[in-house]
Amino acid sequence: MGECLEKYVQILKNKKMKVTPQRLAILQYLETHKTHPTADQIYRELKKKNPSLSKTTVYNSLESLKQNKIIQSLTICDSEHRYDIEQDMHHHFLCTKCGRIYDIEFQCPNIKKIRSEIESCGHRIDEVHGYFRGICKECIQKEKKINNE
Amino acid sequence: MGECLEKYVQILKNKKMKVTPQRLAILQYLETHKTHPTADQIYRELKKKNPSLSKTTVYNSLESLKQNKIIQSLTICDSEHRYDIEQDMHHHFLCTKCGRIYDIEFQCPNIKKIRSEIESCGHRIDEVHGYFRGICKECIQKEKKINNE
DNA sequence: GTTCCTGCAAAAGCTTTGCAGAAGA
DNA sequence: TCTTCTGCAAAGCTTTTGCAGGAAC
Repeated sequence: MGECLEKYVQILKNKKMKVTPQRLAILQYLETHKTHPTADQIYRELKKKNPSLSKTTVYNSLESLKQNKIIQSLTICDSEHRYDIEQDMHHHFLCTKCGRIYDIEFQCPNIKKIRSEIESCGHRIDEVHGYFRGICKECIQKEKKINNE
Repeated sequence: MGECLEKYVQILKNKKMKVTPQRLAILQYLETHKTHPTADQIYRELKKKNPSLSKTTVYNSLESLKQNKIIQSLTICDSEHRYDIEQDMHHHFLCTKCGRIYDIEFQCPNIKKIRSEIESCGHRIDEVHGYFRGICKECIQKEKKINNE
């Protein structure tokens, strides 16, 4: 746990960001909850241990962590942002029934070709996102059970 | 123009949706403005010709058109939905400077493989989305001009 | 000591809801 | 006539802004 925090202290320092308990708590939360939580979920969870925590701080921190490419935000959902510790590029699957987001480890082998195709138009690519929407295994099974009853 | 409207009259009838002037106006707007407009942009533009138009109607119509797969919404941007006439699957490039969205005609040739990989987990895929973020050609050129002055 | 961050309150922005009246089939 | 849609007003949610005090360096 201590090591884990130390890791994020270093990351923040490297980016010349001030090391605050709130930022460390957010990073630690994202590290241990890879469920792509919303700002509100993070806020409510962390407020339990730090009742004076403000939602503004959560928004501010998420924004500056994102700007510094320590985390990324997903704009898959309709109405709210969801956050993810920045890691190897991967895609996402959103269940439109339960709202859960699954990581898809499979990468498109043609991504380089697509990138160069786009960049040959003169655009500069900073981020590549792929996502799928549908109904997840669990929700399909739940539906089946209800139909069989 | 008349033919164009007739086309959408048929599409709505096929989906057993009522044919209203508001819906036709929205479809015609999307047909002639393939700039992935927001609900607000559509509203303000159509309100010019139909001052009694309500924003609620725009939201309602976009939602039911989407439900019936006549249009699709993009959740690329942070805070607002952008709409697109449903057509051949294609990807998008969002310029994070000017906000413009470009269509990317290039398709991932491995999409079938990725689909079957995900579906083998038991999930059901309804939609496939790919998008890129970066700075578009025009914004890069504008930056260069400013730097040279 | 300076700079940047936190937290509160208020505001803003996009979208949804409830409902009465109007229009489509 | 029956159903569905429209439009208004109000509410709901997520996110942003302004600012004073406080923490990090």
